[in-house]
Amino acid sequence: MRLEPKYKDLLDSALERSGQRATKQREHIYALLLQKRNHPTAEEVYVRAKEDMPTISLATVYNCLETLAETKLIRQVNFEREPTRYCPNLTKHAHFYCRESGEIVDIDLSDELLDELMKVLPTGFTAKHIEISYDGACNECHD
Amino acid sequence: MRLEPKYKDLLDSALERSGQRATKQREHIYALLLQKRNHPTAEEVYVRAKEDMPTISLATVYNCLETLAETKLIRQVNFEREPTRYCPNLTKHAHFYCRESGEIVDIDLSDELLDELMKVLPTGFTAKHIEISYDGACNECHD
DNA sequence: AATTATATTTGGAATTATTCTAATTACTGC
DNA sequence: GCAGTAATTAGAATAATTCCAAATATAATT
Repeated sequence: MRLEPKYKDLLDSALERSGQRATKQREHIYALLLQKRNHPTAEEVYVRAKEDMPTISLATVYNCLETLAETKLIRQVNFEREPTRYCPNLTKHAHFYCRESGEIVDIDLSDELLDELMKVLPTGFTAKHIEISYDGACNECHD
Repeated sequence: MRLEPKYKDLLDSALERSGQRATKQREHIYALLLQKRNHPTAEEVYVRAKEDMPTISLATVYNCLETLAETKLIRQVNFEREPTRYCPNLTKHAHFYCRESGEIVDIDLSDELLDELMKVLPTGFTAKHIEISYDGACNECHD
């Protein structure tokens, strides 16, 4: 698995900016998140990572995911008490969790809608972030 | 701590509906959630519950919270990987988490806004629930 | 290129919130 | 009051994640 130059640059400059090093492991994990964007858990990332890098440890997977999230190259996605999932989609979006198939789908959000959501905050409140998650049945899973 | 008749009825009928019994512990925990609506964790509920009911166990606290959530008398609130919190506010609302003070504040949401959020779903997708959480600084905590 | 300094990785132990289990206790209907 | 079921209890088990200390890799300096 090779990281496209575009993403390699993104990674390098994000790490540079935060004074961290571009290691094989970080690159590998970033590449596999980009390559199959199915919101995997750390455990799933670990399994996939080992295919090409058998000596990588679970702790490293957690470390790398943490670093990537810190540097804003990926997002953490949480559904209730389930294991955290990871998402390299940097556009503004919500997540739809299909209780039937377990699938997680990105839902694009317009700036206008996000603005409206910001406007309902009481005066004096400023949000750095809004998390929106839907849960229900996706188009494939109907009664 | 006494449960107001209005809420006592709500509790009794919700439990009845789901074929469960109205126990002292369930009533006590429901009452203290209503009395101080600060989105406590299970551990915090446990501490408070013991003040008036010293023999209650943590497992029972979890069981009761689970039952109350199942019967829709309270809501579970999750922020990232933090312990689940519990909220007896049944109106449609989001949660604002102040990173500064740790406070969680309910944000009322209009039906119109929720409608708009439903409308952005791709065709074929139906959501039973939308979770919205803000995080930032509340009115008390400013730079 | 060798040396030193710093960052990262690694495997395993530790932690934390939560759930499970099996025994006891409390209700409910007869 | 008794039988049957449901709920509570204490403690063990689990699962995801973080911590730790040693080993390795990378970068900076000579």
